[in-house]
Amino acid sequence: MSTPGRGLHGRVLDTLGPAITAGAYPAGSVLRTDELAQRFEVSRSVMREAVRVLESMHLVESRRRVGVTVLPECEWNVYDPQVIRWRLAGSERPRQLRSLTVLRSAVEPVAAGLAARHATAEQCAELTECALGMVANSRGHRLEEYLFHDVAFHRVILTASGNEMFARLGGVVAEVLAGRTHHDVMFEDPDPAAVTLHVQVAEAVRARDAERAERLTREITEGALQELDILAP
Amino acid sequence: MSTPGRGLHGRVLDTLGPAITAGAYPAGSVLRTDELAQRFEVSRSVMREAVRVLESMHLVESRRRVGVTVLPECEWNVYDPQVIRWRLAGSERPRQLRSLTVLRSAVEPVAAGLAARHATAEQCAELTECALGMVANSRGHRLEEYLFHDVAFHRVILTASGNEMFARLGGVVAEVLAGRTHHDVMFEDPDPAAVTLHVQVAEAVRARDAERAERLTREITEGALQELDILAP
DNA sequence: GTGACATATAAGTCTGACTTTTTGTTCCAG
DNA sequence: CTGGAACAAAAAGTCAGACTTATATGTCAC
Repeated sequence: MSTPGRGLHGRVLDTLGPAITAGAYPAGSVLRTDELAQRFEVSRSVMREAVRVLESMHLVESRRRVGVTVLPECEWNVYDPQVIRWRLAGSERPRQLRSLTVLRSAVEPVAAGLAARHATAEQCAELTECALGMVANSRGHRLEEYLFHDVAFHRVILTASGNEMFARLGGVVAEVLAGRTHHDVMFEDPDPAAVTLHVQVAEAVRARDAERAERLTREITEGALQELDILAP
Repeated sequence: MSTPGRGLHGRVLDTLGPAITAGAYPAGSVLRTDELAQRFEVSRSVMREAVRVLESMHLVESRRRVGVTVLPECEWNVYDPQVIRWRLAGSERPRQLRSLTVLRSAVEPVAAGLAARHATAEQCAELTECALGMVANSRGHRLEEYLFHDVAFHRVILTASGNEMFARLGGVVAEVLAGRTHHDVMFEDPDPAAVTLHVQVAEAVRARDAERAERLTREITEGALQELDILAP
């Protein structure tokens, strides 16, 4: 999915990033570049590059005579896809998944409404195709195939909205949906009602019915929220 | 507001970041680290750190034997506050402002609804205080004072929602509101209807009326959208 | 034309020396 | 005892140079 460790500094980040986001170093902890370089058996230059990246994510702050200070969680760039991935991999996963699902519940309905206005004919076709793919794989434990079409569906909606901020959340939604299928319990086939809703959203977009598309998508995301409440009340 | 250039690599980023986000180097352009280092009169190590940061923002990609390739806009981490600031400073400002306002229109109503449920007594008090501050400065060209309370108001709403993803959009909203006041036309006093809406939202949150808080906030953000339509149809 | 091989290129890495800023301590004056 | 100025140490920051590695591209035989 992602691009793991292209280069030594990336290898370091793959270890240090998850550690920090997992809370291994409480806010205010001070690390030293030289020490880290020794620990990871890399040169100082490589370690410095890694620290710079962490700094750009606002996970740490580097100050002279002090060292590399871990910043409090409220400072982190929680929209950075890399940070999202690290956090989803850690113990805070459930909380993170909830935050993201709430975000989805805010964004996706509006995006669907816009998609109904701005979607191209091609995007409408893609949408219908995805919805049909979901229907086709909604029974018989074809979870992976279902997930594939589900992710594609939501990506198209977000992209077709014409808003780049929405479009860039496609990856986030993909992570959330994948998380639900893979990690959390979803042994049974997907909820038939949800499948129907997706089909109806595709229809609404095709029919340029923005209000209906928005309302139906809201039902989908509220279903996702309820699902979380059931799993972790 | 931000932290301009703490260190040489930061100084480089202050020039290179805006240049790239402004489209000075079309997607696919190839830069060479050594050449850049010469141009900015810094050592290669410093330039490498800068490139690593740009890479973490997905503005560029560094590959052996090729160089530093500028990535297409659709790859950029548009939620990175730094990237947002760079883009708001460039010629794409209007489009960027519109994207962010649409995002606001999706997020803030939902956040307000959640705030009505989860806001602490202290947050309710802050909210009322902000709303009163807006009222007090809504006449007589006290734009700066009005802006201050407006920003604070929306920050409290987003924070009080209890969702970290929403809370982290406080800075974005601040940029948008500041942009409207400073850059775009806003010579006249703020719309009295908008001021009233803010007061009512504060009341709704205090009264724990989630639905009302959401609806009223939606009116606010839709007003902001209409304002953009009037300015740039 | 196709595939294997050679080559040049630019990023990647490491090392060591030096600079700069900041913090905490010391020490003297009041 | 207090307060401030001078000082020393610590850690990041910067730089220069040598070396390594991957890889795009061109070349040649087949």
